[in-house]
Amino acid sequence: MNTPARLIEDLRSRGQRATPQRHAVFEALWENRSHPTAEAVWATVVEHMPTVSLRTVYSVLGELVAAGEITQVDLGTGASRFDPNTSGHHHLVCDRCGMVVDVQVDHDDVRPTNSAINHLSADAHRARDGDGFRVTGTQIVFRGMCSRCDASDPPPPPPHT
Amino acid sequence: MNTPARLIEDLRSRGQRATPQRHAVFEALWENRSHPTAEAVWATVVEHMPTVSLRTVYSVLGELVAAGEITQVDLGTGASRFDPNTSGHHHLVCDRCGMVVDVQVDHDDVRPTNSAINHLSADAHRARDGDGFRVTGTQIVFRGMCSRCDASDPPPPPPHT
DNA sequence: CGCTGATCAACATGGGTTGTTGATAAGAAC
DNA sequence: GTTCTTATCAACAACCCATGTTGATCAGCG
Repeated sequence: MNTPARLIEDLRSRGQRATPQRHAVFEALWENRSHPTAEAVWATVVEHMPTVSLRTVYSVLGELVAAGEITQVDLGTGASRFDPNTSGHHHLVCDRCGMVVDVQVDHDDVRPTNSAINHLSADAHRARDGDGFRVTGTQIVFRGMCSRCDASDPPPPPPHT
Repeated sequence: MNTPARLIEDLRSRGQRATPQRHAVFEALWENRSHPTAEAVWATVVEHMPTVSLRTVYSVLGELVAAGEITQVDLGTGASRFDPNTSGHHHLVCDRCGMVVDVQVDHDDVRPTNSAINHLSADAHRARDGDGFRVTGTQIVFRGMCSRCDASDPPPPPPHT
């Protein structure tokens, strides 16, 4: 994502308003690599602006996603997570505490080959008609356990925000 | 997953009961490559056993997942999907209609190298302590549009079950 | 200053999933 | 067939995440 200052400029140029709430959400996300949930973002914002509502945070996050400034990722950890790092990268997820870490991958040119599509259902066959599926994005998720969870068997540590 | 007949045997050997409802769910999943949601499984089952409740289908699906007979995949299409194909493969998802197709991948040895883990947060650093993250599974999701959706601009076709 | 968009609190709604209840059905073992 | 016990049923309620709604208030911007 762009810097908070830049995002504020963009708002003005689009005729939207540079509110302190929006700015606070921008700041909470800027250089944030923890892949926070909406609630986690809200928790950060509220530290400095106690009156901001969770509803407003959801709105601003939605705007940022729509503008392509951040990415909304659903890694099956219950709630959506928001990632200000929009450059190509992948994720490593701890299945116990939900912690998410950015990773780069050896073969970043991973692609499904049309010839390799197998086990085709009737729908899949139809999907391949007319030059087949058009792939617009690739998401790689590595699942497992972080060393902290791996070390402490039960009970699991509190879920990572 | 194993054959319905085999799963019935397994139930008996575990002291559980081979009910027709369980059998019907097994049959609905057997060789089913459509990645059905719980409701879709229920719809199939109900065709032959109209009295089966959705609640029971959820229970049986949960048992199968726990037994490792099927995989529960969350591909961000709203509801969880259930996949009786537990052998290593990946998925291709249409972002418009939600259709899911199994795919094989060129480089199936895709791995995150410890040296390639970057942008580490404090938590991630801790995660790498003691030999780092233990990766137990890799999930690759290709996103895009199937040809059917690609051809018909708006409005989108009915969501794929 | 005035217009209007943004935010607020509080609430309702929605989908997906799980839990609970008490009653009933029906496997499994004998 | 009898008995014991598990599954299932229907009908709920509850949960979480997310979004929509309301009417009032605030405040950015020209």
